[in-house]
Amino acid sequence: MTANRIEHLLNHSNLIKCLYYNEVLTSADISNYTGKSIPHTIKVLNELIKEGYVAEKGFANSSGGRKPLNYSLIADTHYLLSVAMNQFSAQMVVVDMNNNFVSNVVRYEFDIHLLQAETFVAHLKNFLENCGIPKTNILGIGLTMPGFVDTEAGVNYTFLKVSGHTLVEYIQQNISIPVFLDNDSTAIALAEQKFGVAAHIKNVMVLNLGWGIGLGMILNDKIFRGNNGLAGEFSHIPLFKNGKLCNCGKHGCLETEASLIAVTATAKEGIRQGQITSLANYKEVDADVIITEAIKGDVFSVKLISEAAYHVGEGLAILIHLMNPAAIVLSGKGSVVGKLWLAPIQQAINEHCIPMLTNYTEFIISNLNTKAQLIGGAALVVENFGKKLEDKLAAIEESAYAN
Amino acid sequence: MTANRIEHLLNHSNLIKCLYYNEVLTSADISNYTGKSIPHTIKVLNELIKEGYVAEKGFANSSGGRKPLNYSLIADTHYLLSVAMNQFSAQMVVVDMNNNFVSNVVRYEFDIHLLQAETFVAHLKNFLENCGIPKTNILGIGLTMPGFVDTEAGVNYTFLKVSGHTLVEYIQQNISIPVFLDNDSTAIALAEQKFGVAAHIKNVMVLNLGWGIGLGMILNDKIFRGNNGLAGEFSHIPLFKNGKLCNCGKHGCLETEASLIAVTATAKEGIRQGQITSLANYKEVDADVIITEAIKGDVFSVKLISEAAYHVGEGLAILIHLMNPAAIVLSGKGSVVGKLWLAPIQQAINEHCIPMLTNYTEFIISNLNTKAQLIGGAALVVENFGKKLEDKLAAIEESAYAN
DNA sequence: AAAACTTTTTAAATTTTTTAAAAAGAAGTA
DNA sequence: TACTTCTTTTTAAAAAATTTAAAAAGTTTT
Repeated sequence: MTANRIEHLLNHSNLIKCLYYNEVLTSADISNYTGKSIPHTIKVLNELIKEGYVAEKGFANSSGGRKPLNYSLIADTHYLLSVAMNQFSAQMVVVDMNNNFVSNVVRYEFDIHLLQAETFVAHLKNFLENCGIPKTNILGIGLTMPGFVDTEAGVNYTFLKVSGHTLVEYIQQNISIPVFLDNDSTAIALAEQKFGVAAHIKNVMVLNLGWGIGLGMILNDKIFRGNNGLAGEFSHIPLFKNGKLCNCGKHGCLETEASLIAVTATAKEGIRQGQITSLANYKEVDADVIITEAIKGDVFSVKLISEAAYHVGEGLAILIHLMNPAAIVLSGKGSVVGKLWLAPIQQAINEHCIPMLTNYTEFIISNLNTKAQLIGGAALVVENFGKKLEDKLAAIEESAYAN
Repeated sequence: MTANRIEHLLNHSNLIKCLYYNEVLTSADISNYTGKSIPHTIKVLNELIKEGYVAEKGFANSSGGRKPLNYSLIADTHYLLSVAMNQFSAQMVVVDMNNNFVSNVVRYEFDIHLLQAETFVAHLKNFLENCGIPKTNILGIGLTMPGFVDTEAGVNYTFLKVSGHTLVEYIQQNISIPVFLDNDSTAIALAEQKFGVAAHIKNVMVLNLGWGIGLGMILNDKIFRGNNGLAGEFSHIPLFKNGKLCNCGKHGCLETEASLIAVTATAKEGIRQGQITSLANYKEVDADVIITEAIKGDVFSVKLISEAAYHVGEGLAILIHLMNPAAIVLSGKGSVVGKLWLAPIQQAINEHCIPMLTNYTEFIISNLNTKAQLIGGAALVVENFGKKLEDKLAAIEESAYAN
């Protein structure tokens, strides 16, 4: 039944996608985006208007001629649930078909290493009961989290492992809503591509500056996941001969010198050794504190961030040599102090990159701030409009019958 | 005129391509490859048979049912010219529509740093006059060479620069055959994908073990070129703090430790210092000599290759983290001693890679040997069958009219 | 108010795919 | 060996989808 009602939505998923990503478009825009002819596009639009999914939205400007009709998705026909997890918490929010947040953003805290799937599902159920949106109107859940994620298989090899089932299966069975799983950095890259500064750039590297240093790659306008969904492990490229043991088990990973975790450790060591710094005034020093003090101008804090950024730059130099991207986007939680990173990164690039290559690569600081991952999680569901979502809906319905 | 005669060939370029790459296929195979229905495929095939491009080639086996007809391209309707350049020479050969070499492979020697476009064109003309194939039957030239190549622009930023024109324009104007330019390593990757061990693998890294260490990347079944055609600069990723100046102007590039040039330098230094090695018996030590002696078992030579290979492995560890490829192919001139490279590379990978990732990546040694680049050059022309070749043919015809 | 330019709509033509039936071969069975 | 059954390919006809081209309708500029 559900599957039937939204048949049209999923059959014309490409059209729906571009409307979701662009809010309002003319028939010509849509035709351009989907690669179908304008007559055909208009025919489908009119069907979708009749079904109640699309509405005309006045006229767009014309460069001298009949003004074209604008079209947009009707916001409240369906909803998406985005769950953005990091090492210490998960944020949840309901998003409508115009990419607006229509519930409170609720945060659940935990240590991801200890988090059980059962507990997580309880959080999820709790959120669904209190978010104010009827569950049957939620088309899918976009779950994005750190770790080695195989999107196809629906498994996170690092966290939230469930025995006997894939993580996605487990949640779907308990919540009865289709679930799509992806890596946090991939989600951020998707958000930047669809709604952020990476829009319309064909080859972009999106850095997720957070506890680690995540990477989402957009190659030829598509998220690149590698052969098993494990591509983009930027954090653990072996770059240093420093002997520092990384939590991945190897030595000398980029992360051992450049992540906020490494920065925090160095800060604590510095304070212990009597460094003159405003950080000494804090009882507990963490990444947030260092960022705060760096913004205020604390010399030691700035130096710490700069050193980390320089090391990130060393890694980026390699990335530029290999990928020749048009742009590198600084996103994720750490990007709120994007400018602090920029100079040392540029410095490292200048020292380690062939000029021919750097000339073509631009650095951009994200404007999505902390919302990037949540936006990306909703977009992840939209990306799967079409056959994949249809299959999941059918499977869930079938298992409901069986019970 | 020319353009008209081969209209059908270019209109159905996808079908032609898969026949070129596979020699014989059934209609079902082709339908599968092109994504068109079987009736449509058969219709087009019959047209092409009428035009004289395609022939039926007996029957294929069936697992219990009517045997399907085999189809293949008629070999001598047209030809492709492949020019494979390295630092010291260019090889040229004419290839027919079944990927057979139908002329002698002719080598012209030079120092690429000193080579002038004028000289090169003279070599090309000389070859064309003596190859035994009428020029009008040659559909295109695939020119593949080292350096920073922008395929779209038709320019090599490093070698064979022509003032006032792009390199491709210059050659086309003098030879009146469409020219397609690409990087040597990209050509090798293309050859491995279409005719070699990388066939049917979705994400592969193809290493060109030669004077430098080139890289061609196949991502999602497509050659990846980056934003300006400069992707895959594996040779110059900044990996070492060794202070060694690279010919690119930077310090510590992978090439400074891992290329055959670096190996040769180390060998000479070792001999000077009185190392016990059969290399000492040679008047002039070069890469070929070291490879030869390594095969024979000279301990010093093996050690030299092993050390270089280990460093290549360090670079590959980074590549695996970033790209999560299904396979890494060792190709290029150096791959004839592929097994010599394998153990030390594996060693480096084991030390520097997260096991989760290495589990999914297989190492394969090429079987195309020294022919890879030539095959790739011809394939480069075939890849451009369709609009691009059509446009070039039209432009050349037009300029012929103008004169 | 006419001319120039745009976009939308409609209708016709074309292409492509689907469906169904016929043909051809292989394997099992009596 | 002859016959049946099962597969798979090929052919032909019907249906669906898409593209193309031209007409219609509206805006802006002159």
